[in-house]
Amino acid sequence: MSINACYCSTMPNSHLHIDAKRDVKAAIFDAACRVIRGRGFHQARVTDIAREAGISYGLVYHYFGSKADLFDAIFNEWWSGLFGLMEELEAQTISPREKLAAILDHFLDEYEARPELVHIFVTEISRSTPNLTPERLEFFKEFFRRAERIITQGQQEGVLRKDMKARYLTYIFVGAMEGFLSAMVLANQPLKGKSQKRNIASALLDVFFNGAGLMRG
Amino acid sequence: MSINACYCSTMPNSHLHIDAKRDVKAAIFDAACRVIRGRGFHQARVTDIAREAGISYGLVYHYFGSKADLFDAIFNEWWSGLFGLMEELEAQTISPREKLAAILDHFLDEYEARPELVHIFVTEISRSTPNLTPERLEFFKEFFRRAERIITQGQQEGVLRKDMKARYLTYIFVGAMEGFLSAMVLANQPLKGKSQKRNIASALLDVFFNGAGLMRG
Amino acid sequence: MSINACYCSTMPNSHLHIDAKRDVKAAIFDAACRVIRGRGFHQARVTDIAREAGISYGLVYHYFGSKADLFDAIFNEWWSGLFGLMEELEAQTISPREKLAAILDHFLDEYEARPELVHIFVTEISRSTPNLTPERLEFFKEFFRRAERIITQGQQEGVLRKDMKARYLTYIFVGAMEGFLSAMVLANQPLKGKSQKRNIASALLDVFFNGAGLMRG
Amino acid sequence: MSINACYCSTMPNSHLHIDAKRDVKAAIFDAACRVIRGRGFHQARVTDIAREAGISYGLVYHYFGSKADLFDAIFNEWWSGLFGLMEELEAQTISPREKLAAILDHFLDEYEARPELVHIFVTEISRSTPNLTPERLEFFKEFFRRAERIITQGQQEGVLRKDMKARYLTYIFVGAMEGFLSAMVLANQPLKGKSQKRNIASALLDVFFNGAGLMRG
DNA sequence: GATGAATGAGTGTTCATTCAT
DNA sequence: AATGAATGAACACTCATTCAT
Repeated sequence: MSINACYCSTMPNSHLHIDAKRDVKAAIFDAACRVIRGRGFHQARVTDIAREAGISYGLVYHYFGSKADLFDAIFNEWWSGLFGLMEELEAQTISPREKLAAILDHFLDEYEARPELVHIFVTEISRSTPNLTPERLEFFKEFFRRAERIITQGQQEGVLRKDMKARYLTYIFVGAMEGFLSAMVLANQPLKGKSQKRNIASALLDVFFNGAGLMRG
Repeated sequence: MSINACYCSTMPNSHLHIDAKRDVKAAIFDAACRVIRGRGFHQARVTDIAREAGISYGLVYHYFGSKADLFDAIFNEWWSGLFGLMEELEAQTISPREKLAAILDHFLDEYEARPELVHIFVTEISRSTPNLTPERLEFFKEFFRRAERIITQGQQEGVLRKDMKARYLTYIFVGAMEGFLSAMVLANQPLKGKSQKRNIASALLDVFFNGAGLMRG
Repeated sequence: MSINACYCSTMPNSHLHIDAKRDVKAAIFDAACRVIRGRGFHQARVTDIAREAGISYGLVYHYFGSKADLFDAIFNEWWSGLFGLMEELEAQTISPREKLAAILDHFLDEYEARPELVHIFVTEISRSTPNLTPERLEFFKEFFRRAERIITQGQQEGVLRKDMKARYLTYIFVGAMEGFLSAMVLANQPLKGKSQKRNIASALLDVFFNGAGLMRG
Repeated sequence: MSINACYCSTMPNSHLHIDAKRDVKAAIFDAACRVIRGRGFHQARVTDIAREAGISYGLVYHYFGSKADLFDAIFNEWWSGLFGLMEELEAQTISPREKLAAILDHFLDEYEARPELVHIFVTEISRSTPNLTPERLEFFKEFFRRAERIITQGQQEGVLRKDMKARYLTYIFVGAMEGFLSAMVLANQPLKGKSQKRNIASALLDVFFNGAGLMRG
């Protein structure tokens, strides 16, 4: 599975309408993120994206073969970032807790830097039935497989409970992380500042490892 | 906010005489659930729903004013079930843990009994941008408010940590529950049997209260 | 090869706009013939066809799945008529000259009765590169094969010269017939009355069998 | 009617110094012939032609004002060749049969030397409704007028039957010639070698003058 | 001369909704 | 109640043409 494709950089870019030629593609990409965030992929019209990007209708098709290709670009942008990190983590010799923390940080950093991308991940990539073709679903399964490997490592190293299936622990950790983010996305709560990110990350990790209860059951 | 509207129950009809009208409506409702589960709301065509229900095209409009009304019916079916339970829980004098367990059981029971409905909740109700009008979003906020009330109660009763915002704990618990379910839904894993449900429910509760770690931090 | 499909009757129909329900398809078919005759298949817009038929845009798609299907219907209408005749002829024990005469009459009768259909045959079916998919080309080859069988029969019965390939004689006869018609079509000359048809048919047959020259070479 | 316009000859350039401009134009012309042969004029995209010619997109518009101009160039290339011959023939004092033979040879020679051009004549020039504007149709009528003059001459000189309209005989001869070629074009049969050309030409002339029948009617 | 990015009008197709029967 | 023919607005995509460089 080719997971590293990165169609298009979305570097911060405050002058969208006076981009040099080479950045038009990025401008379209960013505009697409904003429009799709607001209306969902299927309701996003190519007209809207072109207008948002400040370019003509046909130019979208000059840079992206189709509306679906635009979605694929966003899709790949998300996954390539996440899998890039996870590959790095696998090569490192850090504790499972640090690995989970790194993944958590990645989600939160992305949400701060590119809220549209995370919004789209949460609403269009992660859950939308018509968007989730079997091929795309594979990315998810791969994500869960890799996360489960970390959890299993934790069980083997004696830092995570062995009386629960690694699969369940994975669902719980990933679900909590993604569900937490999703709640913020839906409530339209932006994420700003290091301290807020640190709070959320440590809350999630703390509860996952130590529990939210005061008395051990 | 009128939260108890129930367009169309699929429970066995309690009026003992045959109520054909209600049966046809229920058949359409069920067919809609199946079709929307498979294709997503916006990709589901009225034609498909009618064919799936075994009735004619126009009859859908006889029982449901529009495609959007059909979605509202599903939407309300889900929320009325959940809010019905939560209202009951608020009236009872049981521990927060038991309340969270009851909510968890509700999600799992529904997933076992009506997987389409939960699938639609996870993909179309809970996340789909174009479906989430401000009005519908209110149901979500209400759900979180009520869940947070239980969490807060737990903090006040000394069973949940007070060093974390109730809001965060709520996001973590609800996120984990919904994220767990979502992972099952996407992996197309059915839920069958009491023991599996008990395992999942106790895993989620256990980790939430006691943590997944073996050593206290 | 299924050659007998006949999508749609084009019985003469002078009240196009007040047809009974079952004739709407025929009205669209006829309108399509007129529009395609005038502008060619690729330049014919579905809008034009709908307006010409006096019905709404979408109804075209209710009766024909696509613009291409409309063309297929016309295509099949032409070939089913021609192959229907040729199958009859093959079953009969008449002379090759009579068979060729019957084919000739068929072309001329069709041109008189349904000039649009013949116009489309001449311009869109018989010659248009983009319309002539390999599959459609098969119909042509089949037509030539059957015509050649008649020519070969003539050679065997001693009424046609054997010093020329049957293939060449076939090309000459069919080419002359189709080319003659094509010249009339392009010159926009209608064909009216039995005597004109008889003149043309006998001229073609006479020249083919006896030559146009006064002195034998 | 200006019938001799020749946008772009592909004959080897007679100006001995290198005329790059003319070469590029000829390359575009030839590429257009190949592409239009394969896809038809309306389906041929300027992109395809540029790529086939190995030059950039915009350069096509540097040499030809528009796609329609390109077609006009091909159109004129065909007709100027044919009318050039026919003008020569009119000036000569040869028999009608020799004149018809010369025209026939011209068609066959062209088909051998430039099959694309003849293919386009047969499919796009000679029959395509949307291409045949009234102005372009005039070329056809002129061609038939000139052919008919030869036929009439033949009738007056006593070598062709007078019991048939010259118009009909013209349609038959031209139709047979064009229809024969068309059958070869559609069957994708190339024409190679003098003997094959001689066979076809003599077959057509022989049948036209003497008939294909063995017994005089 | 040469390039190819940029434009936008045009068109096939879909599908929710209406309504006569 | 039940049917499905009829409507037409909406939208993705194509591609000839222009023009700044």
